[in-house]
Amino acid sequence: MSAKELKKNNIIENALKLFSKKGFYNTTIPDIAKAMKMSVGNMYNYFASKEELAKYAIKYSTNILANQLKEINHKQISSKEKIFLFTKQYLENVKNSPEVIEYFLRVYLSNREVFAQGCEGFLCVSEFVTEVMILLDEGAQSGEFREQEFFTAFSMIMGCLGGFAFLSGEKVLDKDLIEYSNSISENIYRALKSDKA
Amino acid sequence: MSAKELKKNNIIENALKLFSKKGFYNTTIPDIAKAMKMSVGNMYNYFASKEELAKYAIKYSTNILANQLKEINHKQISSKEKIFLFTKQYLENVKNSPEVIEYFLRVYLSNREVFAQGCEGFLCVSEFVTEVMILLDEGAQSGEFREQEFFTAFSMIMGCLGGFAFLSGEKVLDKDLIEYSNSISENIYRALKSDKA
Amino acid sequence: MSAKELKKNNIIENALKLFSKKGFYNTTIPDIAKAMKMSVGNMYNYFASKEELAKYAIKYSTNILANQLKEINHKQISSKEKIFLFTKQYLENVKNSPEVIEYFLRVYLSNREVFAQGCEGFLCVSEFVTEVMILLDEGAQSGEFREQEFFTAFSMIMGCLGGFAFLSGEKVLDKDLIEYSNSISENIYRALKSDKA
Amino acid sequence: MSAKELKKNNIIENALKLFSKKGFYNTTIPDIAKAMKMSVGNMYNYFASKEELAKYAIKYSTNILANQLKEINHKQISSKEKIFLFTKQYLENVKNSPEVIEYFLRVYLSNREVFAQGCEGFLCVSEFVTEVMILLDEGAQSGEFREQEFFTAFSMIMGCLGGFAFLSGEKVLDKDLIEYSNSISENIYRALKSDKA
DNA sequence: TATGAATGAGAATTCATTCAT
DNA sequence: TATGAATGAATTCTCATTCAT
Repeated sequence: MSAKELKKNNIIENALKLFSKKGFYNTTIPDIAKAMKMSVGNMYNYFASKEELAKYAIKYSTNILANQLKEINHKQISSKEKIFLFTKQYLENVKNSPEVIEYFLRVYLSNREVFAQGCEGFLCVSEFVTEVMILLDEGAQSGEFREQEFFTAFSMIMGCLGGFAFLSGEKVLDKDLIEYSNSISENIYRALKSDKA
Repeated sequence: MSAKELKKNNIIENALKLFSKKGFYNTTIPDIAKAMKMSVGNMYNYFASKEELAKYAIKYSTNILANQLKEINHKQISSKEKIFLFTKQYLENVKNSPEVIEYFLRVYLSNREVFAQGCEGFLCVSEFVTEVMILLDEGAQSGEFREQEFFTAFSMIMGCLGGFAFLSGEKVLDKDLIEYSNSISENIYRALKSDKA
Repeated sequence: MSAKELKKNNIIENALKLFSKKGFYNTTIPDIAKAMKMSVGNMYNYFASKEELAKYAIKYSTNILANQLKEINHKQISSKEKIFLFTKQYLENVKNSPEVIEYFLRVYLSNREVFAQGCEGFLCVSEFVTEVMILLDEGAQSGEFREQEFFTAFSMIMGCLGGFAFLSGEKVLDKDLIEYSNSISENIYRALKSDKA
Repeated sequence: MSAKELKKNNIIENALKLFSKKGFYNTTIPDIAKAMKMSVGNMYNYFASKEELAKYAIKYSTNILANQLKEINHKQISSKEKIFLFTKQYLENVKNSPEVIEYFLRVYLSNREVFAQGCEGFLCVSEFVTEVMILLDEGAQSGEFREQEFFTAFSMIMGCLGGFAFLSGEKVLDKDLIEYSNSISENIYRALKSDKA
């Protein structure tokens, strides 16, 4: 990876943190530049606009999630175990790299106008969506999961996890995040599993 | 209700629509004034600031949801039926009054800074949260639902519904929203129900 | 004329002076606001953009020239006298209201990109062009002027006058502008007149 | 000519094209560097500033015109024929090397501030002005032209030609440029010629 | 109550120029 | 000579809020 590529990634990481903490519109380019100890003008040598940076950031953060899930999908374990593993992983992200999850929830989902051009459909998050699809398809094929439409299952899994991430951000939970892992997995698994499983 | 109160409500409804469609930061006071056919200055006779208006709007829209759920909670039906009814109702909202749901998802959840002072905890949405609590408590007491912590159940229900509302907004669903009602209810119910139920 | 209209005109006049003196790109909105003793933001309550202001300015200044020439055209005098009168008038403008002429020469003619949308063809200067056309047509019909294509005659008249206005701006002339009036008129008239005249 | 001199000329030619097409302020040093397939920094090894480059460009383009006119002046033909020849030559330039003419009209004449220091008076275009002077003086001495002040005659010739070049740039002419050559020459010649001629 | 002109701080973005390599 | 990352001041435009009427 070239020095320029490395710096681009570095900017993305800083932007990710700031965007997720303060929101897209409350994060200014000078904010990001300051975090980078870089001049404002130089930022534009790396990204043509704040929007472009936001689009790179969603791809970057989604890739992290996609890779984690892909690794889980590759394991020789039951779909139930995959659900439990992914849930745990997700909550650990919320705990340790909250910006990755929060960016998705608070920036990507809420600022459609920013991602309208260039991220149509699921274009910028497709790698992750694909892995969820694989998880669900394999579960259904093995008979572990009920047959159901993708979107209802998808919104169950991600809504459940995303909703909990929000609660965590609201600081209303009294226990450590990870302790909720089994309960949440259980909810998701029960919703998905076939009656014979 | 006084004439002033009526006008306030009218402003809130217009603001709700604009905020949910364009986001908090892309909706200007002149935008809202224009929708109201009212002068900018006069707006400030009703609300002290844009933020205050946003806070009134979250209370207003949450009340609609709370009242709907309260009515369902009062019915003499099983908890399962309540889940199915609420889900249907929610999806009908998404279809017919999208601003109520979208405001919650795209403005309230994503712009923490706006609601930081005055809506701490669940202050501005407490009526609705309370009704969900009642739904869950009664289900647990009757033995229909498993015992589980409130927050895991809450985030499952609302995440599931909210997630689907997002998908609907993304225009990726090919069927009419209402047709998904049973599948979604089924997922939620299965996640909640006790093994004996 | 409403107070707002009056103020708009006042802004146009100030902009005209600044644009013509310093050029379009070296005149900033704060410059114009300062000349108006008005805040920058308020400027935008009158004109949506710097470009829009520049377009209003060309119409405003062209109208002045058009009205002067129209008055001359209405007189019951020979075409030769009209040429002499118009030339004198034009040079008096250069001397007393240089911004009107300079704006045309230094802003309108040179910054095509600014006037590209909205002033296509001669849209923003058509009233003046029309009067020149009338002057030439009537001279040709009365037999005073040779028959010739409009554009060759037009560019001769306006090039001759505009060129001299430039020289005046360059401060290379040693006599008072008005003293050149007859020589210039003579040149223009000789170029136009028919051999029998 | 040294390799460095050659490259300088090459830069000037590219700058001439870009400046005349997009204007001085809309042409950036990176634009010119890109056209040269050269780095931005290296540009500054050849020209100390954008303004200096613009000054070299006016000298370069004026020299082209000056040399053309000088050659015509050296011919053993009547002044009338010289006028006709120069006009034709000028229009051919407009057609085939528009940048040379447009640079003069759209950059040099309109951005006084750029050429203020270093091109005072006619310093940067003096070679060309001198040749026009020679053309006029010889015509007057031979009795072909009327006696008249240099500046009135100069603005007639160059205004007439420049004005037509502008019209050509505006794309309002329906015939090929060269076809207007005789009419324009005729206008200029009639304006200048003595009554006995 | 109602109007809308006025304010001014702050946003994103641009670009001539420099300089370490 | 050549590169292109880095600087930072400057520019246009926006908008919540105020206030005289």
